[in-house]
Amino acid sequence: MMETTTRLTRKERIYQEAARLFRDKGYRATSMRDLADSVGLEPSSLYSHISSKQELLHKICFDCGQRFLSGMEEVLQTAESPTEALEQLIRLHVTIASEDVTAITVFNDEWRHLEQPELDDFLRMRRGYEEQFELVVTEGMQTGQFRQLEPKMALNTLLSAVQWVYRKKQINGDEVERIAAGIAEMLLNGLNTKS
Amino acid sequence: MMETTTRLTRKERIYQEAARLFRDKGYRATSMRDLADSVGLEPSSLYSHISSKQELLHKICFDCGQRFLSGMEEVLQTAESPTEALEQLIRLHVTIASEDVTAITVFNDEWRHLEQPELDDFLRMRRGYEEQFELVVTEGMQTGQFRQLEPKMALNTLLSAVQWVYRKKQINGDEVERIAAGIAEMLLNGLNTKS
DNA sequence: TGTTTGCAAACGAACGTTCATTCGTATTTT
DNA sequence: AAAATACGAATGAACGTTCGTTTGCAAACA
Repeated sequence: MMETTTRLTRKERIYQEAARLFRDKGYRATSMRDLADSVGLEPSSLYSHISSKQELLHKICFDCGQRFLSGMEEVLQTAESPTEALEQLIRLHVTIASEDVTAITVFNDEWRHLEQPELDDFLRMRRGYEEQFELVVTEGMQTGQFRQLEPKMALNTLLSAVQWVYRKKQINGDEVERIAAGIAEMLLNGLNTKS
Repeated sequence: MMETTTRLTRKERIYQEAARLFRDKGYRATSMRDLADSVGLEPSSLYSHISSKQELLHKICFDCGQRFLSGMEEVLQTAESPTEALEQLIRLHVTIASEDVTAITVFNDEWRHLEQPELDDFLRMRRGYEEQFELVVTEGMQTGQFRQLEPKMALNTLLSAVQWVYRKKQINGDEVERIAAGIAEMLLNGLNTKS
């Protein structure tokens, strides 16, 4: 009966609000007092549920990173060609964005405020993802499905091109396919009419 | 003879170091004490040259925005087709990045820490740029040079795709053409081999 | 009863900025 | 030429505020 709103533990509410604030104002510009206000608690009470501000950022970033990694794994197992893999990877990015724009934006923009040693863990995770992505690109070039451009340049352009979806306020489920297909069309076949 | 190093006024040094710090650590994470250390002054001494931390961010962001706007203007005057205009706009982004990676990164990532009313000025400036960019895209679609995709989607993908060059440490002048041409090739003709 | 949850109060540290003052060097006045 | 004036640059000390976090204790819940 109209139970649309969150049925979340307090702890989950805190993480959710933290992600929203980190996204909207940035990690450094978000104070624990801001967060307390957002969940309706006094600042000190937050520490009954969490251990530090840094922990909040850490969890948000690594949970999101894990989604990318396991999504990548699935794509590599199911895709039967580089073209197909690339389409699925683009769809993966859009899907994750549609499920949680907030977390993915924090993941993208605020990771640099992670402290050591977790920062190194994060960078290692990210590098791993990008290397797997690059393998898809280079394999496509070797098999002749992809034009032989500079792999690093192509990789960077691909990864970069997809990121605008994170800035959108919301993507509902129906839109995922349309947007993913549109981006894939542009990156695979280009803006030019066939020459 | 061998005068390669900076011949800058103190004020210019401050702006330069501020941009570097804002890029590396973020605006909020950069303290005036950090900045003072970087230029070899006491924190209070900074205020003999500048009026506030916010002013530093403001100048960096708006100077950079102005470069995009005047670059756009020149492109629109000289380009003779949407394809040519798009190629030149991509080259514009790479060129600006090659001239000052630091400022452009601050422009891209730190503008949201601008305070009102300058924040609104900034957003207006940005919207203006994007609208002109969109006109190039839609004109290309109307004249049949560009495939008829969703204009907003195409615009966002184009603007997004180009942004990875800002993350590069340095781009020297020779590379500009190669990188701009590579990105343009990918966005105009796609990754796929011709079908 | 014991454990979780919440709060008021307070902590030291860091923040951006202001202030009165000093130092060195030009410029002007004698 | 010497003395008086003006000024930009730099300083240390301190301002009030905000920061993330800790502590001790009460209330609620198991």
